[in-house]
Amino acid sequence: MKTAITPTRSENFSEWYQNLITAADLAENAPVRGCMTVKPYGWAIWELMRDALDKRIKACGAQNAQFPLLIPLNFFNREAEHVAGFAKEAAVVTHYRLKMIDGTLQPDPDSKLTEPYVIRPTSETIIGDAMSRWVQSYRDLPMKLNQWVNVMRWEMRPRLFLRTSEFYWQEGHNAFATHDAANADARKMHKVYGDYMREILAIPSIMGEKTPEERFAGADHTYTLEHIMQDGRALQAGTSHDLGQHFSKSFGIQFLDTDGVLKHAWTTSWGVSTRMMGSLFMTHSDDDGLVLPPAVAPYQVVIIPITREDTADALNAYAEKLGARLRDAGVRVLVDTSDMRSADKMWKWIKRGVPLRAEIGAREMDENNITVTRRDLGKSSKQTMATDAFVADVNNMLTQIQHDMYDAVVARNKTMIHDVADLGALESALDGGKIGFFRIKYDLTQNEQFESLMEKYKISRRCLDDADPTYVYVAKSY
RNA sequence: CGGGGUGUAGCUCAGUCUGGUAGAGUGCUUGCUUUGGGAGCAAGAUGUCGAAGGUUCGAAUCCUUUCGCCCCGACCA
Repeated sequence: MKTAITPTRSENFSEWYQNLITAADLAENAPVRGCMTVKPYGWAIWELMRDALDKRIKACGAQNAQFPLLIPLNFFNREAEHVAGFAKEAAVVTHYRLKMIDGTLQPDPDSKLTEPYVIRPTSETIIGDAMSRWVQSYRDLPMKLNQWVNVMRWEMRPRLFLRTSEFYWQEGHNAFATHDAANADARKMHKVYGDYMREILAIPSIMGEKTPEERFAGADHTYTLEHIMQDGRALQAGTSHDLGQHFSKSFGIQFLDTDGVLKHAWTTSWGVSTRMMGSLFMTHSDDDGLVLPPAVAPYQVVIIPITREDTADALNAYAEKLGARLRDAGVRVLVDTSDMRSADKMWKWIKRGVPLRAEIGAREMDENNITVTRRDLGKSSKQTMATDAFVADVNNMLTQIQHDMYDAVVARNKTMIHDVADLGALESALDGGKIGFFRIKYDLTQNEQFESLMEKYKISRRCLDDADPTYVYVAKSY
């Protein structure tokens, strides 16, 4: 059988992924090393993802704000673990002017900044600095801020959406009067992410706390959402941090409490990024291209008139009318009346993952029928139905697709999670080529034997099992 | 930053060893015939051969320098 994407997933998963991005017209490598240009179709998906999450974030009481792209270098120096975590991948701005010297345009030596700026890799520091001014009294707490911005980390090995030097995300930064309140907040946002990914992205998450070895630079607790890709590797899709008083002490976020005592606040930070798109694409797509859950599909239905020269005008007009009816039903619709061959249109929208494809030919127009195919199920789901019935049922069909896609991933993940009793069992599983997540007693991983297994099989601790934190999930990761 | 590979048409690549002035497939444009899971025929357009310097009557090809990209490792949203 011919597939739209070559190689297929089983032939070469990472090449398949790269070709998928190209075929679905999502993004391309930018002229800047490690950075991507997100193309309109890809960005439309991100906007839907972003808007759905933004609503949930606001429902948690956070307000959006905007902090600067550049952060004074010395801010990083104030939190020891934080600087250790990000120093190796910082992009630094050192000059503010260009000059033509010997025919070459270069930074003007006379414009050297006395203190360089760092392009934000994350904004705990500059938001901590702002909070130190904005938080004075217990009445100012909790303070909940969020921003949707781009950040930059000079990554060694970039991959489109999964790890790019510049990426887009939201970062929330909250401050509380007590450690309990802060920890509860970190856990709450963790759950918000989990619900969002399940309901909107149709992706189940392995949720749990990071082990101390894997924690965020400057956090007391890090809660993570790990996704299982089709090749069994793990993708860290989002994190939520209980930062304790690390940043409030470094930046002087203090408040006068009801008892008249000056205290340091307790802060959290939580973020998800365009990497979630990588997870979305890798989780649901197949050898014919992207498969999008209806909730984040820029077009939920594409209508393709199967035209011949003599029928084109009438069919296109009829299709537009049907498109308008579907839009009235609240569906995002594209009526593809472009001047392409019908077969090419079909493949185009198959590759772009549109959940429902509706084809209308001349005879169907006369009989008021339509042929509908579900992208997630493929050709076998093709059925001809009355147009009125389709309009009446389209929202149910989309809801059904959303649920079925989630269930399919849950079922697949079940085959990818393995319990192992000890390191011997882990090694023989890995040695036998078994892929996926391995669940093992955490204390069994506290030794050199496990360290050498990590090195040999390129695995790492992903997170503790929320249901029983004496267990840890181990997997190969992206 | 270490190991390996690679830069030639929009894309995928041949041509480089053995210097002789630019190729294929695909895509694109036009026309005719087709049209319900990737059509056929015909005509046409497209390149400072990654960059700089050198050798030569002559360089995509040989020499020197340099830059980018890809894959494998340390990293992570």
